[in-house]
Amino acid sequence: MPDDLGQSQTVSPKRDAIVAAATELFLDHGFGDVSMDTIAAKAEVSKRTVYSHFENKEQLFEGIMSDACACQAFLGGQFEEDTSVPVDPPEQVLTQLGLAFLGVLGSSEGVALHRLVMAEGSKFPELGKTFYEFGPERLSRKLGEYLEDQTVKGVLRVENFREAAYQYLAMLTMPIMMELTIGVRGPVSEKEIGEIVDASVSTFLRAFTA
Amino acid sequence: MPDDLGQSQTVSPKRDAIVAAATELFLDHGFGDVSMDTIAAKAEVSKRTVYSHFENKEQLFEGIMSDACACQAFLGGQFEEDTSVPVDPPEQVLTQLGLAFLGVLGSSEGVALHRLVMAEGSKFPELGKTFYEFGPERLSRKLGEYLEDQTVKGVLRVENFREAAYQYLAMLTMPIMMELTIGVRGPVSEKEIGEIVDASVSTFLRAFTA
DNA sequence: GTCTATAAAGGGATAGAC
DNA sequence: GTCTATCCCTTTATAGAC
Repeated sequence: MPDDLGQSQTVSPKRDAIVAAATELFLDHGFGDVSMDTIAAKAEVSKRTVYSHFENKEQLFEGIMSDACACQAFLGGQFEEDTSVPVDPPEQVLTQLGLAFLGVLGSSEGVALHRLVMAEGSKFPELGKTFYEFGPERLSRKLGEYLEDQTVKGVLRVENFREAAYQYLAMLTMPIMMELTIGVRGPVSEKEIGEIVDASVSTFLRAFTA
Repeated sequence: MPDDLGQSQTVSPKRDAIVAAATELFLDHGFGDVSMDTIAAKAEVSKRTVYSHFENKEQLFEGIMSDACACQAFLGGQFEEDTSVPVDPPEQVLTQLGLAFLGVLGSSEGVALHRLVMAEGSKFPELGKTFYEFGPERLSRKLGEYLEDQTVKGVLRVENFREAAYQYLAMLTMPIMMELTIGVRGPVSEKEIGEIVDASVSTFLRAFTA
């Protein structure tokens, strides 16, 4: 929970600078390869100031990255925040969701965050849980609800909603994630994203259309 | 390529001990959190001996892990080494492949290796390429060939073979990988693996059976 | 709160003897 | 090839002045 609600308290610009610097550095180089000196230098602040705002390096890392996970808007378009289930036909909903999802996941920040969570997952279990909860967990639940609704309406014929949601997300994610996290290639073009989404929607609908 | 072919050269047991110790330590704790002292101690060897066998820490890590990637038998059962395409019906081949694949991927070593490659991918690009080539790349190519053969025979109706192969592998992998690499849960039971494979085969065949 | 300066510890790599 | 001992640098974290 960030405290920069801009209400009563005077927000510390130094603290913001530290957070910004640390976030970027951690995402780029990982926990172990970023020193407190580097963070202080990039934030243009003395190291002592960093320690006056954060207990130690671990706490700084975990606090910042948990926020980053929670702020990740993994739900695109119609799945945003409201709890209402979309009513548009599957092809449209799945396509929109896919484009938004891959837009976030395939971005350089998305990949970096993902990689970081996996890399430091064993050292920071809480971070992994936060990421999982705000990301895949939430999205698959929402999508599952939509699939259930469409099945009840007779448009789709899905048996295990959550499972099918996972399968769709899996098809979307895999080709990019694999290559990206391993670093075999650079960022993904809009065109490629479109092709992946089309292919996934196509396969999913062929399997689950009533 | 390991040089312990047991032919003419006298293999160094010290070196083997170093390799074994380093492999286990790196898989468990990552590159940054393992010191040369720790490796030497676990191998019951002096640190100088480590440096007489390996140039430096980076070279030790990359050499060992590349071997680990190359030795990963990611191709299960019928896809082993021979280049011949299996002839059994899709349900059987896909199920066998899935069980073997998840058996390797879901094992503690498989997860650790995967996590390590992702974590250090930006620091050791060659490692990522090796992993990708011997893992997903090879497997999806083999599976693609099989799908093409079955399509020619009129059993399946696949258009983009490689893409469909990826989709199947994606459905297999995702539910486990996500939770495992993030550390949300422990190892996967045989029963769960069976369920995931069944669900993936079912969806795939519903989408692609002629 | 913020700075400069420094303490305390650990890790990568090497020297030199055997 | 192997060992003990050690150099040198980086890094986390803190002391004390302003």
